[in-house]
Amino acid sequence: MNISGAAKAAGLPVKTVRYYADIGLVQPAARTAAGYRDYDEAAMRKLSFVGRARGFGFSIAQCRELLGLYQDEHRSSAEVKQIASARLEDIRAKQRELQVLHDELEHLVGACCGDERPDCPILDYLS
Amino acid sequence: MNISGAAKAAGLPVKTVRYYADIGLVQPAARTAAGYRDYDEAAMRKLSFVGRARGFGFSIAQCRELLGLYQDEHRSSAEVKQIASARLEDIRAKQRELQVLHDELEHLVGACCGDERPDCPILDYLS
DNA sequence: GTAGGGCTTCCCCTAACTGGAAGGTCAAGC
DNA sequence: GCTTGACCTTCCAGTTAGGGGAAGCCCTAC
Repeated sequence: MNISGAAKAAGLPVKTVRYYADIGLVQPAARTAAGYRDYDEAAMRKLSFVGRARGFGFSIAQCRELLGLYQDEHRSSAEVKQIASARLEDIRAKQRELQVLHDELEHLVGACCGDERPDCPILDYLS
Repeated sequence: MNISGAAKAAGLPVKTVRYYADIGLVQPAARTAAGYRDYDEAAMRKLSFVGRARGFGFSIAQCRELLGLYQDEHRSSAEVKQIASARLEDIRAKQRELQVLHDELEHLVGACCGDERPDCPILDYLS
């Protein structure tokens, strides 16, 4: 399978697939005589795996670890769980942060008349 | 006031203050004979303003707009409110996205034993 | 044989800084 | 007057995870 077929199957842009090959995250199985990247079943499974992991917001480094565990018969689920838990904690931290911002900003927006006059509690708060 | 004084007063890293000057967001009032950036009261107020706006997650472009409105006597609060509302909607969109990820990932992490064995519902889900 | 699309590498661009190197400046201490 | 250390300057490179586009090779269809 050439790169566009692999990309389509994984639901990723071609540029992204090429990038993953460049950084050694998911290498094509081979190159054709003309130098085209050639993806086999296993490579395409890895691409889809990474695509889904990225969808969860795992960093490229975490995807690399997860992919390593995915291919490691002797892995422990504890290792996987630790990475996923770290990501989950990141998400929760971000949620807490956003909640604070949301509440403050919602309050300010609600307090601003939004009319022709220059008086604005939002600017007052920022200054 | 030199750059480190201005940075400290605004609660920003020196590098950031220099960056803001480079991109023309907050210029120092003058340069000393030796070429040092010199911040006056007004410049330091702008720095603090931008620092707070960035704290809300407004982009540099939005900060530039807000700063312009802040200094514009003939502004309408509607203009400010529109920028703030856009940011608020961004925050809400991000929150919705994170909530979905959180719930899915929490479910997966909860389903993973996290022991010595290789079996892992997280990897199963990603593959 | 030629037109079109797809593939390759290569380089620059994004946001908002951060780190570091090389060199000028300033204030304190001897 | 000189040194030392902290500060300042500019400039360059790197960060994340790719995106855009150019120049050039390749493959297939007509």
